[in-house]
Amino acid sequence: MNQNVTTGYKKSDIVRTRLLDTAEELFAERGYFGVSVRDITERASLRNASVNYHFASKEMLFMAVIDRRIEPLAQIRTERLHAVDVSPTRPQSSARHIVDSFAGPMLDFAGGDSPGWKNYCILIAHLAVQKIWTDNVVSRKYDEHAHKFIDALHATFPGASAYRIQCCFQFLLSTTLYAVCDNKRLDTLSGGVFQSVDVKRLKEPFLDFVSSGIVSTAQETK
Amino acid sequence: MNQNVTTGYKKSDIVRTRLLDTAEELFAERGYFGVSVRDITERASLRNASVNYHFASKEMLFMAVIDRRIEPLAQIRTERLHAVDVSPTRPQSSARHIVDSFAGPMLDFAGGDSPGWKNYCILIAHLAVQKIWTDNVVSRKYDEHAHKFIDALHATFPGASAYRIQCCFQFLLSTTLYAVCDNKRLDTLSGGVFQSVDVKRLKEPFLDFVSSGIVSTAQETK
DNA sequence: CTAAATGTGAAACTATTGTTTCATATCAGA
DNA sequence: TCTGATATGAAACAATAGTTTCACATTTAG
Repeated sequence: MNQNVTTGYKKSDIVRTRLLDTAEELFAERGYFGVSVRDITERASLRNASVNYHFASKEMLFMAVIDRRIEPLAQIRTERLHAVDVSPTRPQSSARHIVDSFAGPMLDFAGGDSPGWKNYCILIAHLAVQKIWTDNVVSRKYDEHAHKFIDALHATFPGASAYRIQCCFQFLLSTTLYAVCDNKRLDTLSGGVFQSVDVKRLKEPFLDFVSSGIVSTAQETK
Repeated sequence: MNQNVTTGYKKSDIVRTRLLDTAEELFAERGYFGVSVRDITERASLRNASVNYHFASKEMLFMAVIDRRIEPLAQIRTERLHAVDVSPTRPQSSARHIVDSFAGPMLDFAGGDSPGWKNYCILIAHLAVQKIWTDNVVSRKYDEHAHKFIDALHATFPGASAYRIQCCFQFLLSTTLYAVCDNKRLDTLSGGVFQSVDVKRLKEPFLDFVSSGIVSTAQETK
């Protein structure tokens, strides 16, 4: 039998996926430099040479991890964005929809039961504060996708300056990325009131905060 | 001459400071694991053994870098916080003052002309997304300091639940940390409209966003 | 079934990591 | 100026990093 009948996948693809999953998990935990190839292969119960065989290098494996979920995430976001009508007549509601389209999928994943997506969200948050990976193909893909949301913000607030809209997006991005990475700091800080694991509960306050923050930033209320 | 008359510092302290400054700079650029001891000593034009001599280990040097500016930053923030009166009668204004007390110093430093403080702010942003350094002495010091601001939020919004207040603080923290680290991503994204280097310009929109976000999150408007 | 392509296993390789050593040089306080 | 303490310089240390090699096993496609 040359192929697995039940799954339809080649055996080598199983190893590839296993490497991607484990790498995703570890990179999310400790970041790119905090993880060695041997850390990955040991947790995956594989030989360390498998990384170089299947992905040529550690860096290429990292890129593959990032790349794997770029399009799916972008598509989910875009679908949500297109499903709602953004217009200047109802700025509050439009802003909330835009925020939900952008952050919603990530929050859902982070609070969902797919460990892969959960790790991926945390990983993206890591990337945001590191300068190293900024000007590669991956980041360019994200930028292209981000423009759709910036355009939506412009459509909702036609009177706002380009700078203010850009600020709105930065704030949306920062709150989203931070919300998905549970670093347990605020858990102990709050004495149990706040639980970073419970992302579902965070969603309502999150939408309240960001959408009304955007409204007042775009309208430049003083 | 056993001491430098003009500065009053020992020569060894100059080396110590040089190591701290360079380490701060590099850790801000690439994170803890992305920097080697030799990277630091080479940029500082020192022998690599100097790190172990003056700070025992790379990790202790890192801790020393963090520790150096903890108290000064905390003091500046606390002073600003005590300088304003927070009360439930003027929630909008109180919230803005709290946000300014917390984020203001960091934004000022990030936009100021002290490269040391600038690097430090970025470094703190790195720490936030990494789990590794969460339960150490340093983080405990920060937590203690954070409570003052959470208390101030409680005083401003006595009707808000403890959870909502905690959310407000998370959002304040995330926007602040992200605002200080210029990763140039949004610069290219905006085609020059947004310039992450110009933190001074960001301050007004920042205060607009976070303070009104907090107000509506705490008041739980639906 | 058979032959070519592909993947695995175990080890080794080279470069780099953080750290240590110790003789020498410099400094601090009397 | 003298003496113990402290710092430097150059080299080496053991451990770990990413990667490569190659004989062997397995899978793929005709």
